[in-house]
Amino acid sequence: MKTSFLVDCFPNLEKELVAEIEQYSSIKNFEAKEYIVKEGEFIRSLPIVLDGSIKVYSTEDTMQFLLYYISSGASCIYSFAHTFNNEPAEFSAITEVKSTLMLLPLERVRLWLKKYPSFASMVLNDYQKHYTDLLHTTKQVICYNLEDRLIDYLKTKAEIEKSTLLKISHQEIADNLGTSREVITRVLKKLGKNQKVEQMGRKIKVL
Amino acid sequence: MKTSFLVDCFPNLEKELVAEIEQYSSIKNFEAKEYIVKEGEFIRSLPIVLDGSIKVYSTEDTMQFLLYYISSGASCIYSFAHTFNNEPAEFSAITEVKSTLMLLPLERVRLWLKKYPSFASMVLNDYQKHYTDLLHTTKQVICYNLEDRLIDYLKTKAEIEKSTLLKISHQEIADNLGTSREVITRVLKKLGKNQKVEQMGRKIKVL
DNA sequence: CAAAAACAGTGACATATGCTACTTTACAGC
DNA sequence: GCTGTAAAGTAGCATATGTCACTGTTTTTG
Repeated sequence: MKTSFLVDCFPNLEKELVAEIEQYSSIKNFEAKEYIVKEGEFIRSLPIVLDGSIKVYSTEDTMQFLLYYISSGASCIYSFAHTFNNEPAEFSAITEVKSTLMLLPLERVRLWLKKYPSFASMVLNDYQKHYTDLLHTTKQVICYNLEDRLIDYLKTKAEIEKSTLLKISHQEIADNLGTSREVITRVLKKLGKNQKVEQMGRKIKVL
Repeated sequence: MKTSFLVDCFPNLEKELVAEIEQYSSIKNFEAKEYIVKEGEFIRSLPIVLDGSIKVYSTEDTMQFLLYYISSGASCIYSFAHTFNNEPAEFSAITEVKSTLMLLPLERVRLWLKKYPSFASMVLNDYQKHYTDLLHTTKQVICYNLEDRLIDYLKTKAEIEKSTLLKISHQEIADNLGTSREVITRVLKKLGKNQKVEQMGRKIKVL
């Protein structure tokens, strides 16, 4: 099962590498909203999402904000950073829904990076993807107002969840965008007027 | 000369790799404010800064904003992204001052990434550094007001230039922080009152 | 040196967002 | 169906930032 998934997702990995991953990694199931890493803890493994999705965020002062989502087939690049230094995590990772993860022990990851070029290049690809994501976020924050960012956020979220009907509280959106609940309520009403979204009970429909 | 620099900056590189870099790379001198890459152009080489410093920025609509500075010993990670895809650059890189760069041809970089684990790990280190920088920028933008960001910007700049007396126009600061000139003038005056900076003619002294 | 260009300063006003303090609504569990 | 709790809505005000229109100052250059 591990093998077939690995081969599917990363067709370029060497055979021996797949065998090693098979041998040293473990599979773990997580409930929705379960923490995988909490800021300040030490990281011992690199998670790769087999099924489900994970939200990775960081905090500054009392504010939290979204770094990126990891969905099926992707890894948590930020854990890679901790492959090199042995410092406590400066981010938290929490499952969005029930998820299945493959956990690769960090000390093995360190070895594989040296031994297998294909592994290093997979990591580089992930780094690039996450860098681009973060760059997108940064551009959004600098160049656009909340209304645009909110729409962008909702559309992205709808894509990830493969549904335009989102069950999410104003508070959680506010946290992810680094603003306050009232503001989200206000902007959502404005988006409603402009036919961009529709609020149905406690859910949000992206139009 | 190339060799000694490489060995100094990256003591972990294999001997054969250093020899190959020696063989295939070229050294080029740039004037201040000279473009190395312009957004939309194709990239053919990976620059490593031997001397001087480079500003890398991106634009969105009409707005430009700072991604990071590359100073002596560092590489332009964004060029790595283009090692994998052959798309035109989505960023611009310009020298801040007179600089000397070592240019590694991208097709060689691709080979070295596979062949030399030490090269891949150097790249990963750079990626991590730049990711952290961008994360810092993002946090700044989300969590702090312009006054704080401006001070942070000026201090960083002073560090890079190894001088607390900065020769930079309000307009350029505004561009880098994604705001407008008048606002920078206003905030700088406030910072002056609070003894954080001092404006001397057309230069800014960071206190 | 004089004129032009670039840069800086300023007041006035518009607006987006943040925040407080409250009311109202929806929904889960009994 | 009730009811308590969490979520959502709302009014009103404070503030930071964006923008306009203009003046003043420094630097460049012909």
